[in-house]
Amino acid sequence: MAETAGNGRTGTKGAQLRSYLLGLIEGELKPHEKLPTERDLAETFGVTRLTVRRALDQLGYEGRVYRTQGAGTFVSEPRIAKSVELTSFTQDMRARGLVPGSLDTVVEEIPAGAEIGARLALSPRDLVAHISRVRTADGEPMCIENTYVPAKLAPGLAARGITGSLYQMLTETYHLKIEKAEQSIHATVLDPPLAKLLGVPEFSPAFKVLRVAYDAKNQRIEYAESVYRADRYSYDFVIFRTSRDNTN
Amino acid sequence: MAETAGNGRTGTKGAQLRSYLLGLIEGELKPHEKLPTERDLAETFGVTRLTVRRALDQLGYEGRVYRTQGAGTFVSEPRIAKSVELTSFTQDMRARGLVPGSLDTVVEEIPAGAEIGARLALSPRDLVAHISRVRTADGEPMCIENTYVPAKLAPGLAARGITGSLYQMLTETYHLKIEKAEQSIHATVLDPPLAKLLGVPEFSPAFKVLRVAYDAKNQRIEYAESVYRADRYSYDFVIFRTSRDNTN
DNA sequence: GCAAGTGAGTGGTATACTCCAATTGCACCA
DNA sequence: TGGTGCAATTGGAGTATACCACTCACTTGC
Repeated sequence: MAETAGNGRTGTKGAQLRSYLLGLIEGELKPHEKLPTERDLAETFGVTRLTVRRALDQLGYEGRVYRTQGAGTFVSEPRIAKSVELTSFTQDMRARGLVPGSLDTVVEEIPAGAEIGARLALSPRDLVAHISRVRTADGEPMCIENTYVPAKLAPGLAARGITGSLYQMLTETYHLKIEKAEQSIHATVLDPPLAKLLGVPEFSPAFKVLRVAYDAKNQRIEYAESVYRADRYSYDFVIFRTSRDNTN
Repeated sequence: MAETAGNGRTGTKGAQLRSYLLGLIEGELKPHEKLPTERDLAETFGVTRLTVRRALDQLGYEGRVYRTQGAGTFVSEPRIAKSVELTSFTQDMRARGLVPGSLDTVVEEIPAGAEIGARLALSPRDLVAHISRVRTADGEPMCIENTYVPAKLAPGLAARGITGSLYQMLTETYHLKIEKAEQSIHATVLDPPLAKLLGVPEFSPAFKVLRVAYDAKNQRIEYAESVYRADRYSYDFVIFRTSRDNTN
């Protein structure tokens, strides 16, 4: 049952290869160093070049490597947190080497109401579990999070309460695996009560993030509204030109 | 074989297929309607299923379709601007149905200096073309943009001046095609002079966006610092869980 | 010495085929 | 009538192979 440890030989060959390549990137190789060629990787791992390509393409999307036809595949400069990946606050902080925590956690079961209902595609009268908490990193407030999960997907969640990672609980207790999310990021300023919760001056800049998360079956699992301190947070990512758009 | 009529027969088969599928998505099909099966598409276009899959996967990444094993591929709800794509301000506004413009355009050639030099991997003494302008949408200020391009990549740019799209000029005059960019988004508030330029109250919230753009050969083409009005701008995108990370 | 040319090696695109895993609808049975 | 189980269908993962386009280091010729 336990999810077969971290970077080992989990799942598909592609995933194994990915783990190996991530090891190379984060361990042995330095930025701008060349990875083995696709053909070499294919041979040493006993897989097709296509399988290797899929893994490398994925890493390219995430900005961890860059590829140049005729030359090779190279490690990117580490610089930026990859916000193109879907992570929970817990994961996110751990990736940054910080210890995640929560303050003032409140869990309650309430009717969805018009707005939350619309976000989660529920009737306004349907019940949702509402988790409200101040998230901390190394003990310092980082963001205010209001999360809503349809009660029928996670029965008893409100009674059970939340200790650590909501995502972990959703996965392990309710077998709800979030695979995709739509996220909308706004800039705002903190009104006095929020500023106080986050321990920053009034009217400090902040991010407001709205997120609707789905599982593999495109079922809505979670709606979250978060407010992040701008002084400790930024969104960094790599974007690509898709194909031949001529329109400049 | 008979070039199945009209649908942009540009470039690779994958690109042609993509054009056709985009036509379907934006034209005939409504959200949540089913696309043809991979096998059907492969047959009717005379390509391999793998080629079809690549095109569909790409559209999946962009959030335009969603796929469910055993069921099919479906059109996503249109909702959100896909900021996962790399676009110029000009393209971006046109995509939103607005007319892009510029105010107070200043183009000058100056030494890069320490910060800009570092961003563009130049010596601080190397010259860069600096373009400063207020970008407008339907005549109203949307953002303040400061762009820097290495002078040696675009000789004479400062003298020539900018009329419309910088990206268009870079492509057509200097054959510099931007393929990738690293972007960092911060939340901030507008100090009085900036607020005045954008025509909003002082200390209004805003996005500050830093961007380093590269061409296909990973050569740095552009560094841009932009400040966007938060009341008229948000970042909306779709993110995916990459693979089976266990760490929740 | 230095520029032009060339060829091996690299990633990019595509074919043709195979098996697996999840979904869904329909036939069948209780 | 109301499940229930099976089979067809669909997307997911992979193998084996071929050829193209671009890069880059090395050779060659001046």
